[in-house]
Amino acid sequence: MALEHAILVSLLEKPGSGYELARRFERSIGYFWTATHQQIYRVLKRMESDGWVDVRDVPQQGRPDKKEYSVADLGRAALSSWLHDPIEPESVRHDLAVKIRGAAFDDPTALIREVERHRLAHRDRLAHYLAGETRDFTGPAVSTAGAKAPLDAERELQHVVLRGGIAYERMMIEWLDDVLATLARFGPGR
Amino acid sequence: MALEHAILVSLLEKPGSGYELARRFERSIGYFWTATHQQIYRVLKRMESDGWVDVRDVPQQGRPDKKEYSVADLGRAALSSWLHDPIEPESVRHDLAVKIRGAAFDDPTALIREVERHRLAHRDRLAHYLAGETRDFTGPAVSTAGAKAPLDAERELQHVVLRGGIAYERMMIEWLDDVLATLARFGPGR
DNA sequence: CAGAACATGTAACCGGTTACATGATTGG
DNA sequence: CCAATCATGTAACCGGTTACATGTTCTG
Repeated sequence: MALEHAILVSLLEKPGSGYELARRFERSIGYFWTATHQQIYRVLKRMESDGWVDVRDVPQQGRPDKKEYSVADLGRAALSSWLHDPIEPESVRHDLAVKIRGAAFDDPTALIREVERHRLAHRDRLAHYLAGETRDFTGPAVSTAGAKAPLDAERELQHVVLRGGIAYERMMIEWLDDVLATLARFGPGR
Repeated sequence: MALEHAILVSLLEKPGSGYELARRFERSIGYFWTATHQQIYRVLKRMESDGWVDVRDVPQQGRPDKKEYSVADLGRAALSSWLHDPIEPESVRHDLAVKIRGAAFDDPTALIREVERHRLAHRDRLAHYLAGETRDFTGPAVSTAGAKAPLDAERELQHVVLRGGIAYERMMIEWLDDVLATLARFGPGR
């Protein structure tokens, strides 16, 4: 499990409320880790009682008050310890792959529309990533001459993770084309 | 959830015991869906009481008896219904991506060894997939002239899923090289 | 004889998902 | 005024993980 750690990273990048975290998990961080607000509130509460994060009540004008969370020393230490802990390379879990193998025992052509839907979703996600890359990672580095290294690292590491997402979506689109071509061979000719 | 369905597909490809299924989930099916034997036995029991699978006691010589499961009509119908149900394109869950972004707040060079480990694991898995492809999917189709279409479909669909695994591993290796190059820039120069 | 492989299970725990619930404020 | 957005929660359920448990037979 790493939701705690994903939250720590997100809060280190920028402190925020549970609500804001939930929104980030729909974008940016959410590209490689999902979490709903219910889950985030629950974990945030535990992290608070464990002393991993500090809370600060922030009154807002025209909006409900929010609790702004930031990472405490204990949280930083917990993250550091996790970063030094080796994790097993995970295997992907692909419903779609199960479906494709299952199509051999059903009408294979029935899957074509489903695969096309997935292909479109991946194409959209790719476009979204590419737009984000242009927006956030072209042009000069934002850091000033003084405090350079940490900001550059943060930016570069975010960028390389995004490039991973881009590579993943490109690979998926190509593979789904391959799947469609394969499925097509079992349609009319059967 | 789709463990039931993964089991149905596996049993349609070849009937077998819970133990055998567990072993398949370490290979073949396990490339894109993992399950432990505890989980499989539990689900198998539920599937049996739901009438999705039939059981047959098979006495063996020199080995404990086994229960051989095969797909019943109800199971076939359940699979077919699931195949026609659209599923949401899932997003990947990458611990490693969280770690990489987290490295901006720790010593980035400490991650290098971890990333290298993952790279090796993916290289091994790729080699394994490629060996399987050569073994199972080169040479002539196994089907005889009589019953051709279904066997060919099964084989072709298994192959396209395997090609997906190969594409995934290749993509990961390339990306991890990119990650290593990025991390290296924050080592000595810092 | 010991250890690996075959074979099948139970029980506890925990994280993630889904459903339900509440309430303020801004903008159309 | 109604819908959308902001903001925070509770409760039930369920699937997956981990630990524990048992017994056989083949191989070295």
